[in-house]
Amino acid sequence: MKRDDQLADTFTAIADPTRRAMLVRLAREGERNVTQLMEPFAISQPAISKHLRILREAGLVSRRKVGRENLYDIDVTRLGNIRDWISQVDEYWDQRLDALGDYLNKKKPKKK
Amino acid sequence: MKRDDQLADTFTAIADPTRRAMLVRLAREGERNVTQLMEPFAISQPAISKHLRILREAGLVSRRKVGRENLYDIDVTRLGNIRDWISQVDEYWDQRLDALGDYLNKKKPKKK
DNA sequence: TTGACATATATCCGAATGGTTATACGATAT
DNA sequence: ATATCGTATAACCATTCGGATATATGTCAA
Repeated sequence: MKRDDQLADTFTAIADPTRRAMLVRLAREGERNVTQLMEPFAISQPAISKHLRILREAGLVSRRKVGRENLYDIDVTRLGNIRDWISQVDEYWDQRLDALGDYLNKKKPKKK
Repeated sequence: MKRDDQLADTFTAIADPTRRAMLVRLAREGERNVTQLMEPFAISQPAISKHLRILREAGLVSRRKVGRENLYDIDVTRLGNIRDWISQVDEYWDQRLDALGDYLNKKKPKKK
């Protein structure tokens, strides 16, 4: 429960539909400012800024200030962490299947 | 924002550290009852039951009643949905990289 | 049949969450 | 210089969330 924190932040940030939609948009279209990111949604600008802050603190997006605009872009690094977690779970699960297989052909050569 | 619901439920369920830990445990050890699943945590039995309900409603675990016990097990199907979502985002991102590459060698053959 | 077990549900509570409006402030445009 | 734009932050509110305790119900053991 210690440095699971980062993973928890990533999962939490990504769990919200609005934030996921923003990530998808950034992935497809690249760098966008806050006003552009607002457009698809029927919520206030401060609400969008709040979502962006959460994404940024979770390391899922980067921010670049240019003049009076703040340009955000996706950072896929942390998505890799999630993928890794899932892979780990899948791996355990596969091992269970393998173990079951071994059990069924018990006393048979346990090759591959 | 319509049938994103299922994905949202999956992400939300998986975002909680306690629930993730339970999933990992089930993946490694297979079917376990509520009492067993409680052991590693310093929280009440009803709290555990609540977590299990959320995991079950998100389709991440199955429940099998045997006598007075409820046996839970992981169901990895929905993890695939998450993986797919991430892959999709990665794909968009890769396309951006490709487009950038094409731009840099502009007027060069755009082969592979 | 009676008490202990296994577990779900109901109710309540404080903290976190997502949203709103108001406001501040630097960057631009006029 | 001044108004407007782009955006963050503050303060507030309703809802949701994770947990606690109390309780109900079915199953098993004595």
